Amino acid sequence: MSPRVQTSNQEGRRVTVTDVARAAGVSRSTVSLVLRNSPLVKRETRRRVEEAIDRLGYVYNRNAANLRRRTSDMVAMVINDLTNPFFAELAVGLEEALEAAGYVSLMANTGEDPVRQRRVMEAMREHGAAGFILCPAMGTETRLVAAMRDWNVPVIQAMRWLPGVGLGSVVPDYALGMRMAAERLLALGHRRIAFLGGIEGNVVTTERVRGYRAALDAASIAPDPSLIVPAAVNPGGGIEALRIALALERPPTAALCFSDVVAFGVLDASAAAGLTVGRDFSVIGFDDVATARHTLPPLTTVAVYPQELGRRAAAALLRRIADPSEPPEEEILAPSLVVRGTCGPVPAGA
Amino acid sequence: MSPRVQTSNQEGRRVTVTDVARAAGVSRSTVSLVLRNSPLVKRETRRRVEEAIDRLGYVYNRNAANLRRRTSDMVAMVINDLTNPFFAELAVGLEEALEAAGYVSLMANTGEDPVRQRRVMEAMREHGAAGFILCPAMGTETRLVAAMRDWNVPVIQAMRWLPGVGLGSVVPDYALGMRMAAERLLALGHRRIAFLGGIEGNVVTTERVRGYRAALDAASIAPDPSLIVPAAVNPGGGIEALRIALALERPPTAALCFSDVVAFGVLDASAAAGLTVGRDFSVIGFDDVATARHTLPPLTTVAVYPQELGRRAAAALLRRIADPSEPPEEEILAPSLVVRGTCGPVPAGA
DNA sequence: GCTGCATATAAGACCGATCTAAATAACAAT
DNA sequence: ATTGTTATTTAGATCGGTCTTATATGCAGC
Repeated sequence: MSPRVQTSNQEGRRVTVTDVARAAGVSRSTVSLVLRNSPLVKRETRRRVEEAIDRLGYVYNRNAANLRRRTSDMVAMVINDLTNPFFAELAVGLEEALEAAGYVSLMANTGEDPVRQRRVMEAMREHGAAGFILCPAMGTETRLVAAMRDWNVPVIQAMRWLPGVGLGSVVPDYALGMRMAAERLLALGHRRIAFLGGIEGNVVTTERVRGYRAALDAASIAPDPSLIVPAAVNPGGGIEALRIALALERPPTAALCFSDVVAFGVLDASAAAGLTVGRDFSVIGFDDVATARHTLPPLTTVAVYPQELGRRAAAALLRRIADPSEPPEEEILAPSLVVRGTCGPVPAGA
Repeated sequence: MSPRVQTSNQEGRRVTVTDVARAAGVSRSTVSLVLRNSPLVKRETRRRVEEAIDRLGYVYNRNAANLRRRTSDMVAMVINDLTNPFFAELAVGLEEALEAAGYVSLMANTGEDPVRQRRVMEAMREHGAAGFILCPAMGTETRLVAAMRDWNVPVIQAMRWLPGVGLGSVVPDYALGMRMAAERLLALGHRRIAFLGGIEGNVVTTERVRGYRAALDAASIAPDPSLIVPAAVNPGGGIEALRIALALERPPTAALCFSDVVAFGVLDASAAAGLTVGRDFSVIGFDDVATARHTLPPLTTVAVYPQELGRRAAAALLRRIADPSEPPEEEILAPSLVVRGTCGPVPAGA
C-alpha cells in the first residue's frame, strides 16, 4: 500500500462511458462496443458516439477495463543496473518490443539490491503485471525462484539467470564468447593469458571463466589459477587486477577482461605501466559498449547485442503470456568477436 | 486498446477479499480494514484475517483499489534516449525517488520519435498515471504542451524542455556550465575557441551556445560564427566538426564540445590529426559521463549530476501531484566544472 | 433493566469498464 | 398484416476493491 492521489480533474468527476452514452443518446453498452471497434454498431450510431467522445474529452480507463476483463496489458521489467549502458540497451530493446505489442512497461532499477528487488516485484505483482522480465540482482536468494513459481506468472530472465533453472531465460552464450576471445589470443601466439575482473561465485563470471578455461584446455595449456584475478566490475577493478597480474613471477602477455568497463581500467593501467597496448600487451573486453570503439587503441571485444537480446526476451515473454502451458524456453544467443586494435602477437621478449 | 491476456491462474479464479472474508468468517469490509491497517479491528480478528490471507495466498489488487478510490500510484517516465548513459542515470534517479515514495514507474523510451512519444503518453494516460516526467524528444511539436495542459495532469520536464514555458521543469543551467568551461579556456589564454557539435535550433544547444557567447562577450572577444560548428551528437559528429574547424583560415586552439560523446570523437580526431590534446589543443566536454575519466588524457568536462537531477525532478512532480493548484516550478540546477587533463595553455606557435 | 456511548463488524452501493442474455428494430418473405 | 431472420441496442450483473451508513456488542452509570 502507498500514498495515493486524486485522479479526478478540477472540473469535478472524470468523463466516463456513462457520460458519453448520455450525450450520444445511447446505452453504456453501445459506447463500449464503439470503443472496441465492434462491427455490430450501425455506422450512424458510431459517428454520434465518436462525436460525443471528442466533445466531452473522454479518456478510456484501461485499468477499469482490465479489471472487468481480468486481463493485463502491463509487463514488469526488473533491471539490476541501468547505469550500466549494457543493461540500459537491454531495457531499450525490451521496451521497444513490448510497446510495439501494445503493452506498457512497469520498470524498476534494483541497483543490485535483492531486498529492493523483492519489494518492487511485489508491488508490480499487486498491479497485476502480465509477466516479468528479470535481470536478477547479484546476491538474489534462490528462494525467489520458488516464490516466482508460486506466483504463477510468466517470467523470463534476461542477460543473467539464477542457478537452478526452470524459469525460462534469454541470455548470451558467455562461455562461447570468452572462448572465442581466448582463441584469438592463442592464435596470436599468447600462452600466458590472464582473466581479469568479475565477482567469484557469480553465474556470469563462472560462465565466462569456463569459456576461457575451455579454450586453454583445447590448446593443451595447463591452467594457472594465479592468472585468474577476480575484481570489481568497474575500471578501478581493472586497474587493480592488472597490477596483481603484472606482479606475478611469470606475468601474462595478454588479458581477457570480464567486461569492457574492466578493460577500460586495464587500458589505463597498462599505459601507466609503460606498456603500449596492442604491441607490448594485448587486451580483450566483453560487451562491446558504445564507447569501446573510442578507446586508444580501440578495444577488441566480444559483442552480445543487448538491444537485440532485449527484443528476443520480450518476444519470449509474450509467447509465454500467450500460452503459459508451454514449458519455459532457454534461449542462448551467439556472441561475436569484434576485432579492433588492442591485440597483437606475443612480444619478442616474452 | 491492445492485446490482453488472462490474469487468472490455472487453479481457476484468483483469490479475492471475498474469499479471505469467507475463510476468516468475517465480512469483506473487515478484510479491507485489515489490509489498510485500520486501528478499528480487534487484534484477534486481525490475526484471523491475516492467517487466512497467508493460507489462501491472497494478493492485493492495486488497480481495483485505485479504481474505487479514484487515485493512482503510477507515474509515467517518458525518456528520449535511454541508450545515452546521461539519460539512463536520470531515469535511475527518478525511479529511485518514485519507488521510495511508494509509486510504481511506467517507463517508455521514445528514441527521439515524437510520434512514438505521443502514442506512449496516451497509453500511460489511459492507465491513469498520476503524473508525467518528460524528457521531450527532439522535434516535439509545441502542440504537445497545449495538449498536456488540457490533460490536466502534473508534468515535470527534466533535462530538456519545450520552448514556451508553463509546464514546470527541473533542468541544469546549461548556459552557466558552458560559460564556466569557456572561462576556463579564456583563463588559459585561449582566444580562438570553437563550439563543436549540437543540433541547431534545439533548446539545449541554444542554451549552451548562449553560455559560450556570454563568456566571450564578457572577455570582449568578438564572436566568430565560423567557430560554431553544429554536428550530430555522437563521436562521428565530433570528428566531422573538428575537421571543419581545423580547416578554417584561423583554426581554433581549443574546443568546447556540445557533450562528452562529441568530445570523444574530437579526442580521436585530434590524435589522428597529430595533435596532442592538453598540449597542442584543448578540449572540454559536457555531461561528465562515467567514461569521461577514462579517455586519454582524461576529459575535462562539465558535470550536471543527472541522477541527482532525477531525484529532484521526481520530488518536484510529487509536490505537484500533492497540490496541483500550486503554479509549476522551474528548477535550475548549477553544474560544475570537472578539471582533468584535456586543457592546457595556448601553444606558443598560435 | 434501561440509556448512553464507545468499540467492532457488516450490508450494500459504488468506481468505470465489459459481458451475457434479452429486447427491439429493420426488413424480407409469405 | 403476420412471421421469420438478421441486425442493433440495452438492462443489469460483474470484476475486486473501498466507502458510507447501519447494526451489534460491551460496559459504565443510573
